[in-house]
This record gives sequence, structure tokens and C-alpha cells, in this order.
Amino acid sequence: MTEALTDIPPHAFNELRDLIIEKRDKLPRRLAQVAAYTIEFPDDIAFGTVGSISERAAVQPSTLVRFAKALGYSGFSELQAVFQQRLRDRPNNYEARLQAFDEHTSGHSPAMALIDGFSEAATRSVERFKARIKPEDLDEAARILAAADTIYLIGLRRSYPITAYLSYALGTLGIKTVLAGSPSGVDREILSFAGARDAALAVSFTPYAPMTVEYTRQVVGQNTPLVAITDSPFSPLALNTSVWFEIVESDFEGFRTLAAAMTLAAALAVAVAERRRGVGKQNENSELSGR
Amino acid sequence: MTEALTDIPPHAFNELRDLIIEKRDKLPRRLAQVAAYTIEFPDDIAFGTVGSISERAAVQPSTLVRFAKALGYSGFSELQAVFQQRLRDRPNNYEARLQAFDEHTSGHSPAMALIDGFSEAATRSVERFKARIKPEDLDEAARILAAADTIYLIGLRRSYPITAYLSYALGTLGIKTVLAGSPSGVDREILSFAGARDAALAVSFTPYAPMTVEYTRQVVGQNTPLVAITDSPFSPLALNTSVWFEIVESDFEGFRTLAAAMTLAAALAVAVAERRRGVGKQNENSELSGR
DNA sequence: GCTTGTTTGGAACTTATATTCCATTTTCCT
DNA sequence: AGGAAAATGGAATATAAGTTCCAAACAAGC
Repeated sequence: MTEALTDIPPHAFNELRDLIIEKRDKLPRRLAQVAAYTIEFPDDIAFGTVGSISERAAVQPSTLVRFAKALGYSGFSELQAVFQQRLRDRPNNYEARLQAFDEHTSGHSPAMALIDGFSEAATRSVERFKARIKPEDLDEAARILAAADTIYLIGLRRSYPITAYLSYALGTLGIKTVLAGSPSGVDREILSFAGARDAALAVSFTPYAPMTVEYTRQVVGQNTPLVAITDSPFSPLALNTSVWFEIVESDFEGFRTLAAAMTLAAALAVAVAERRRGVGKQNENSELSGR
Repeated sequence: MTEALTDIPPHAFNELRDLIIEKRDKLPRRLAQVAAYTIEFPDDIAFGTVGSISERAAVQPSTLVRFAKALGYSGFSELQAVFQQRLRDRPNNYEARLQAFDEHTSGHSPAMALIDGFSEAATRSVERFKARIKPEDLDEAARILAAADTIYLIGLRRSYPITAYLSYALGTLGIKTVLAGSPSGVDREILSFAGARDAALAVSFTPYAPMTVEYTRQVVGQNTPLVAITDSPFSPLALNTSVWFEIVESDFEGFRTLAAAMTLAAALAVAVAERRRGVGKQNENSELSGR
């Protein structure tokens, strides 16, 4: 019988492709025929039905199922999901054409230079952040914040959008936050309520806003655990801090974006929520179930 | 019965997209909802089943069939074929695919999975934004905002960090702004001062905060020029707007980042500042230069 | 050339998918 | 407000799909 020849079949298209090419010679005639067809017309595998594909590949429908099983999948649908995943969320024809259009109509305009510059700065910032972050820091920060009764968010000026976003994101996740630094301006009184059972998250970049530093000292003095997001190990926020993240944003024309800090904020919010929810379910990557 | 409104439905995705956008306003509520979903998640239409799509779009399966028929197709499958065709026979940007898969399979710890996921979402958002933006829109927006006496910034909830950032960035560039949507909450009175010589910038994403829509109507009613940042041509902000930007942020585990919107905000701030400086130099006795 | 194990074709079966239909709700007009 | 028309939700139905099964064909070893 044509049993599964593989332990775990690949999820990624590239691996599957390599597997098919490698197995090709060892497969019986009809299955090899299918293998060739899948390599030559991957789009057809992604969109067709067992009936339509088998017709075009000149085999029986059952042969397609056998082929999938020979590769270790439970059936044809599972194999097909890999071919579909390859086409999802990719830049498509429509967008590619738009892009081409934009590039040759006004690729050199001053406006486009700004867009390009800031886009590149954002992408670089995010990439560097990803490369440098220590996952255990994220875990630790999530632990601290998840254990907090209330999370006090401290951020002024350029950092304020970050804390504002965290306030929103954590709020939608059902986590209580207090946002300092808003134009209302009664921050010190608000922060005086922070205690050991709460936690604070402070964000500040060079040049550090004196208020942020002062507020941070205050809450630390009240024995409130602190998580900091800043841009240098020498930042005043990095001292007396339970855990801190270093975020260095690339700049363009002297302006720094917030892309990396925002990315960290989003990840942090979800990490906290997941931890609160208990260990919850692991992120199942079973988005492949379609059809 | 919802009869076919069209003679022959389009075969090409671009035509279909235009048709949907055009028809959108004339369609009943649920069908309009489907219209918005098809524009926002075309890949899902291409690959999903009636059941899965209807679930994610929060409508009944029958509504999808009705939608297809309202557009002139014989059924949903015929409509779906157009969405599939769009993804077929694409140019082989094989490198991009390889890269995407490598990134997708990298992270191992749950924390790193979050970082990777949001980083990828941020990068994708920025790339897509860069590909789709029309530089002349940026020029036009900069012209409007540079000519303004005061710039009124309207953004609530998820959009608030964007306007908060703009408030900071424009402020450091010496441009007068008023930020609505802050927790202080006296927005309507503040916005009532906006006039024809000012300008407003509104930011809102699905689900549109009713307050944002209301504020926007108010300032437009006061003849204040409006620049909007939103996520769909169907957004209430895209109507009655001098110029608007479409920002579609990729999501990860249902959470959207702000990377693309922030990038646009940064570019916009600098573009406005540059234009002001330029105008000031060119005609020094201009009434616009004063501030 | 016979036997054994594998492969293949095609029909039967089972699952799930798209579509239709109808009762109910909502909207719009008088 | 009252009534007609349109729209909606949800179950029922018909269709199509994927999968399994078995007999026939084939290949390999004795």
C-alpha cells in the first residue's frame, strides 16, 4: 500500500517543492506524473478541484489523493493548503502594477523621496529591533505587567503616542491602565496611587523629558515595578528598572519614526494579554485548514 | 428579489473592484458590508469558502450569494473566480516568496513569534503603503496643511496615537496644532473655532469612531479644508474630503499595527514644514508666512 | 510461467459547499 | 401610523467535492 513516506509533511511551499523534486524518482509512474504537474503548474493546484486538476494532469482523482498521502499529508486538501498559502498575502498583480506606475510617473518627486525615506527608516528600525531584542526580556516584561493590578503608562512628547497606543491596546484587551502625560496635566497626583501591586511602563528617548524621569523616580520610590522602553543603556530610565528595552529608531532628515517602538508596544500588549488569560492556548498556526 | 443590476459582470479584477466601489453606496447595509470586506480582504475571497468567508465578514452565507448576484454574476462561485484569476499567472517574484517564508518560520519561542509577527506586519504595511500612495496626494495634503493658520487634529482610540504624534512633530517644527480626542474631552468647543483659513486632519479606521465622523462633519461644515487618513474608500471620512490617504495595516493575530500610518504622519509633517519654509522664503511679505 | 506484492482505474461513498427558499424584520412611502 | 416593498437570517436542498474501496492490471522475484 502507498503509505505515508514522511514523518511530518512540510508547511512551507519551498520545503514541499524540494521534497517533491527529491522524491520524484522514487515514485511510481502516475505519482511521478502528478509530481511533475505540481511543479509545473503550482497555481493550478492552489485553485483547482480534485476533478479539474486530475483531468488536466491526465490522472484519476484518486491518484491525487494518493500523491498527497505519499508525501505524508492526510489528504489532498492538506497538500492544497500549502499551495494556497504560497499565494496569500503576497504583493499581487494589481498592487505591483500600481507600484510600477508610481515609480515611473513620479518616482523622483520630492514627495516620494519623503515617503521612501521614512519607509526605509521604519523598515530598518523594525529589522534592527527584531535582531536585537531578547525574547526573555519580553517574557519578563509581560510577567511583570500581567501581574499588575493597574498599569501606569508614562510617556511625554515623542513617547506619548507609544503610551497612548498601549493605553488603547491594553484597554481593548480588558487590562486596566492609567495614562500619564496627557494634556490634562494632573499626572503627579494620579501617579501617587501607584503601589507595589501595580506596575509602571515608562517610555523616553533622548533628550529625555525631565518630567518622565521625575515621574519614573516617583513610582519606583513607591515600590512599583518598572518596565522601561528607551534608546540607550545610559538612559536614566534604565537604572532601577526591572526590565528595559533598547529601541534605536533610524532617522530620516533628523526625524525619527516610531515604527520599532510601536511594534514592541503591540507585541507587549498581546504578550501581557496572553499571559493574563493564563497560559492560554499556544498560538496554533492552523490557518491552513481552508477549504 | 435582488435582481442583477448589471448587464455583464466584469471578468477582470480591476474592473470588478471599481464596480464594487462605485456600487457600494447604493447597496443595502449587509451587501455594503460584504463589499467592504471584499475590498479589504481579496485574498480571503479567493481562497475561502462561502461558509468561512461569511463567518469572517459577519454575514450569512446567503448574503454572499446575493452580493454576487447583485453584481450580475450567476452565483458566488463566478465572483470568486475573478478574485482567483487575479492571483494566477503572476510574475514570479520568487525571491520575495523565499524571503517571506524564511521570516515566517524563523521564531521559535512564543515571545519571538510575537516579535516576528508584528515586525512582519509592520514591514508589510509600510511596503504596501509605499507602493500604493500617490505622491500628488502628499503634495496636495501638504499644500492644504501648510496654508492653514491652525491645524486641527482629529483622532480617537486607535487613531489617537497618530494625531498625538503629529501634534508633537508639527509642534517641534513650529506649526500650530490643536489636538482633539485627548482625554480632556472638550473637543467640540475646541473644534468650533476651526474656520476656512485653518485646516483639519482626521484619522479613523474601521470601525470608525462615531465621534470622529461627527467632528469631521462639523469642521467640514465650517468650511475647513480636510485631509483624511483612513483605511477604505468607503470610509465616511473619504467623503467631502479635499484629499485622503488609504492606509491598510496588516494584522497579526487580529491586531493591527500603526507602522504605515505613522510613516505617513512623519512624511506629512516634514512635507508641510518644508512647504512652509519654501513659501516663507519665496514671498516674505506673504500673509501665509506669518505665525 | 506462476506467485506475490504493488500500482492503477473507476465506481461508490461520505462530507461539505453553494444555492435556494421562506418566514420575519426592516425600510420606505403614502 | 399603516401598508407595500425590500432586505435579512436561517434552515432546507441540491450539487459538487474529496475520499475510500475494490477489482483489474502490472511488475518483480522465484
